[in-house]
Amino acid sequence: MIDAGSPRAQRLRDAGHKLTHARLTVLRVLEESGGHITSAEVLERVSRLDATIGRASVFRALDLFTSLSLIRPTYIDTSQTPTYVLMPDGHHHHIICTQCGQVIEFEQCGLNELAEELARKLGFQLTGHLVEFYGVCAACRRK
Amino acid sequence: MIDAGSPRAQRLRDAGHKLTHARLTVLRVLEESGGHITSAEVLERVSRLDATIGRASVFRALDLFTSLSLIRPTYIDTSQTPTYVLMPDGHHHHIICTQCGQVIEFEQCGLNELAEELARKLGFQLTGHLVEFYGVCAACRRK
DNA sequence: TTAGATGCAAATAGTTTGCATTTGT
DNA sequence: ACAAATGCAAACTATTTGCATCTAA
Repeated sequence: MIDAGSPRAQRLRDAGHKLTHARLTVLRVLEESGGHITSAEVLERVSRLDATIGRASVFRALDLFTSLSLIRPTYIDTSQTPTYVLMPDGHHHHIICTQCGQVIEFEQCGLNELAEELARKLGFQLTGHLVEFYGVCAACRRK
Repeated sequence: MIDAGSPRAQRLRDAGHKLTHARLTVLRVLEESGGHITSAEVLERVSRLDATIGRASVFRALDLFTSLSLIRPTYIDTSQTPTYVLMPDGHHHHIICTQCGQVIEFEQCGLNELAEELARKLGFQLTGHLVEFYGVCAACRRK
């Protein structure tokens, strides 16, 4: 059995879902990915870890994790396969080179005041946010 | 001919592309959508305006517009058809209810300083940004 | 006039579904 | 024990491609 004690695995269990081999393998791949991974890559890495796990179960796990807000699909690149982003503590920030696709993460985002103001004004209970900057990185600018 | 004088149509022309009937129709649908629209809806509305326009041309137009940064694909909902967002001045902000899918837009984002700092530190030339807040809206909280 | 764009239909790629079987609790 | 989850393969859906034709400049 794989990493059945991780906080995310706990959240799965707490929500009343079984900690199956397929789900734990998908979870492990997501966590080892560093936080950004496409569905195609998840499929490939899962199948490399255990070729007997079916594609359908991978997609079902991704859907389940999304519904539990463990991950979130986003469109980072132009490709048509969604990129999943781990949501470790409710938010995520990156800066993306639209030319080479490089993704750099950063921590501070200074959005807390704005978040509070919006929540108050609109009556939302905010659970997280995603901030993406787009541009051309230093290396690509030189070309 | 449709709206061939709009600023976006001008940008198409300036980039050396022809202002064809198919492209102008897709552009019109995007502009009349209010800023958020899925590819499926674009297909449907374009075909309602002119059933002789082929699906492939619609996708080709969406790709072209994306490459010109007139629009940007994003993953607002769980659906597998991408949502395109008009990029009027390089950035776009929304707050999304993860329960009912409602999307509210807002203007101010207070990210200019952060953007400048990141650009300087990382050597990026920034072209835009996307800010998404997630949460549960007032109506869904009452349920 | 002619490079670029189109519409069509077939091909492809990604994801989902139905169902008999297996597994976590 | 048994509801939940799985793997498989077939079905679906969205998008892309090849190509002969058309059209905006």
